[in-house]
Amino acid sequence: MNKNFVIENIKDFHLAHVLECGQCFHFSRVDTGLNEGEYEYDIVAMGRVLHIKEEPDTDGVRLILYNTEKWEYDTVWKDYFDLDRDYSVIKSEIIESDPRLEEIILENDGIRILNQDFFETLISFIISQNKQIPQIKQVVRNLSDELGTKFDVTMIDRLDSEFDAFFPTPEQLHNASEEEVRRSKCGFRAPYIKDAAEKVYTGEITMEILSKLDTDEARELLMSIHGVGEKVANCVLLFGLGRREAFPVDVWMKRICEYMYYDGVDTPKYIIEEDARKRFGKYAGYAQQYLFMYGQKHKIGIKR
DNA sequence: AACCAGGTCGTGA
DNA sequence: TCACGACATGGT
Repeated sequence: MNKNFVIENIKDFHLAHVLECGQCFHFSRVDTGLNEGEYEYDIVAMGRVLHIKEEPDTDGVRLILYNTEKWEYDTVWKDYFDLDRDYSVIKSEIIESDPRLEEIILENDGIRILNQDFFETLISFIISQNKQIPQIKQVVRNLSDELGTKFDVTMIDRLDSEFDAFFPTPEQLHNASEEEVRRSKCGFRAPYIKDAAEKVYTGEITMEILSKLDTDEARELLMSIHGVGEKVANCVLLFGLGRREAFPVDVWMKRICEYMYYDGVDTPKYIIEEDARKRFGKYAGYAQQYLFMYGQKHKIGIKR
């Protein structure tokens, strides 16, 4: 009765890099009973629960989407994982802009920029400020457990999944008090989350409105939310609105770019962003993600 | 025990 | 404009 959907020989895809490069937070790794070269995760996204496994294939990788029908893959997961896009073109364009990225891309190959839900992306990156990735994941999970809709048992493929609720909708966050939001351990971000939820719930800021604006106008509108600055707005543009030219500059990107492009000299974030967008053009967002993962892995420019 | 974390806000020069 | 401390919470 449980039907799995299998895709074979996918190129430029590695599940661990896709999920663990800091673009999404509502997932967990399954690490029991795996053979060499296999990766398995539970993902809560797009109002669904996905149990997924990657295995080596003859040419690329094979993905097994457990308990998934073809229509569900066609209408949801294919776009979510950005599988219609040819990353060989993207990679060679980035390498042409800066040959030093070749080694970095090779080391972090298989990254895809996910096409995530706009509202979840917005709230998740508001949470992300001044927090480490494991803590962001914890708050996202707390918010979902406390305020989101519980899964129907028929939606869950594995009984021992650590999740049991979807990310809250704008309406659910609108209905929650600031105190209730605060129980998720989001701390001083609670009023920020409330303001974002309110603006989306009332229709002042929606994906439909944002998608009609150019990237700079959309960023301005996003920044009218209390608690959304340049960086969070750029993450929402890149991960939640498909604006691949966005180049979020956080402490990591600042360190990496200063190291690579400014001879280690302290440089304002807006200069770094401006130069990167000139250098990488419409591929800036992808370049940013390879660089971010590289910087995290090697702790580029970190003291201590 | 201080100090830091995929930042942003409010304040004072 | 620009520097700087405050802001919850949890981990070294």
